[in-house]
Amino acid sequence: MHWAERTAVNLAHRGDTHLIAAGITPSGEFHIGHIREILTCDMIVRACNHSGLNAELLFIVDSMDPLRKVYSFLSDDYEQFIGHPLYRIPPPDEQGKPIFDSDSSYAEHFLNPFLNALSELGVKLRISWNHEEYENGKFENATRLFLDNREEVVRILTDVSGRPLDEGWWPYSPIGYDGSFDGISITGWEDPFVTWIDSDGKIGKSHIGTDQGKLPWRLDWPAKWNFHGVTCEPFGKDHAASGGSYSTGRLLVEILGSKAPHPVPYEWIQLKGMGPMSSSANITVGPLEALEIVPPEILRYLIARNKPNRHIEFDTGGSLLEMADQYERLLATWKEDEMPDENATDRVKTAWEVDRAKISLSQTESDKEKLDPVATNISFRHLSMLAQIRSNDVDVWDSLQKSGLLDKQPSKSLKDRLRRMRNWIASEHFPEENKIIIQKELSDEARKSFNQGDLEYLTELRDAYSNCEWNASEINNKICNLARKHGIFLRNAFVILYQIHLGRPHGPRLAAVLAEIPRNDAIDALDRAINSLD
RNA sequence: GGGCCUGUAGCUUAGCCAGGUAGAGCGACGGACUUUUAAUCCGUUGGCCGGGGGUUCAAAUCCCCUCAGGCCCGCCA
Repeated sequence: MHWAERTAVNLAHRGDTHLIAAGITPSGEFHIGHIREILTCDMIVRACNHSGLNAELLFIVDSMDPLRKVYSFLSDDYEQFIGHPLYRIPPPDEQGKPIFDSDSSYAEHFLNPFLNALSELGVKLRISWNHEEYENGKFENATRLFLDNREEVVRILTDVSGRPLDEGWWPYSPIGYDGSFDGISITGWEDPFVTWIDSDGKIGKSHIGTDQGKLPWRLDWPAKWNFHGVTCEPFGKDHAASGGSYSTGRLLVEILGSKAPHPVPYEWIQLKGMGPMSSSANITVGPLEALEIVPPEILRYLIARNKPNRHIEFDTGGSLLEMADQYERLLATWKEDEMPDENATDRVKTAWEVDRAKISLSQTESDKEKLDPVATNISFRHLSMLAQIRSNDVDVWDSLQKSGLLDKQPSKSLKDRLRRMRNWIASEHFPEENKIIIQKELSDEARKSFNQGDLEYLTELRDAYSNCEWNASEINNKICNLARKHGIFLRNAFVILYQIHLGRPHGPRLAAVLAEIPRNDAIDALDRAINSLD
């Protein structure tokens, strides 16, 4: 059984209606790790609904959280906003300076591109802006209960996390006159107000049913579970450590009279060769960057094929091609109605079911019955070649039509694929070994690939290049016919020509590549080879 | 110190929470095709399931111990 289905089975024991929640603080650029959180939720939601449960994905934007520090991508101007809730801070411009007259907030600035990415990934969700829930008084009851049970809260936090709290600690963080959570000392609790004094000695009070303050993180989380009715929540392994926020949260939520959601701890995504993702450090591949390179269904496949508790090495280089190949092969060879026969072992049957789930969960449209043939006919690898040798999109479509892979106009998803492929090829991530480099000189390696005996062949081919129609099939005819005529194994002829033109012993269909470059460049390359024999 | 995860073929891994003959893909090797080129098709190879012990008629799977690797424990997914 697939991990998402397994989770759905576990949830079925709790009830028929489920709210799967994801909570993310929009403190900076969103990255591929956040994609994992949301897609993990999304796949559980789909598995639930598929098995007859009623599930929904709730994306909680922790917009009430304060800015912790001036991150590396922000200018020093943000010093003044440290400790302020993210929804009240202006967004940064390209230099990282605050745009004071902007219509949107810091939180929205980072969230919006992420939402677009999720939309492309086919994720359907409901958004809850946490600061609005504070404004609307959704936290009032929980806050009251925590304040009334202050000793119990303190006991749980210190016992479970093992960290002592300050003497003057209260389960509440008011916002001061300067708009910041920092530097405030609580002086009392007079329902519905928390009274406090700031560092200048000025006193104030916050109404707990408003956004005049918030619950500290470890209390904020169970409060959200409680009023939203969260039944399942995936979270990073940092929260899963014993003494972490889940282990305190599951006890604290009992004070509120509800039950902790079913936990789904997940491992982090690492960039190949680099450390883990982090919003504050510079080692992020944003979801935008990932989505500008990787087709959405491949990104979904990456998440679907890996159980949450396995860490993922995200590699935007050569293994991306391999993963795409694997996905496409799985799709291409998949026969929905060919279940393993009854005599098959359970393992074989299970493997079949897991594969089916992987394919289904990788689709951007959850209820699609038939898979998009585009995804199965035109391989990622093939497209990587075409995109390199055909600079115009129209020529790519033309080529696909000629080779019978495309019988009508390209679909939007195919156009998107090509766009992403071009981005990838142009990026630093595209693997060197898959680059097609037209040779401007004769390499030593190439020189060794042929000898005096090939002179006539090369010479005649050179003339053929000059005279034939400059298209792929004509060029291919000349290469093959002349090779036969001169008694050269076709295989060898191609090795020689690949060396001369591309500087390596093999590559994509040579004639197609040559047809894309100016005829004279091809002739020049042969001339260099011929001259080297004199 | 506390805790989590992982260890299955050369590589990536499925199967483990419901114990019942170890499944893939890639690679390698062999073959077919021979206007044929990071191609396609067919086949072969390859695993004391990290190690030890226990439970069981039966263990990759459950329990205990152990070794190795990765990670978390202010905030972070």
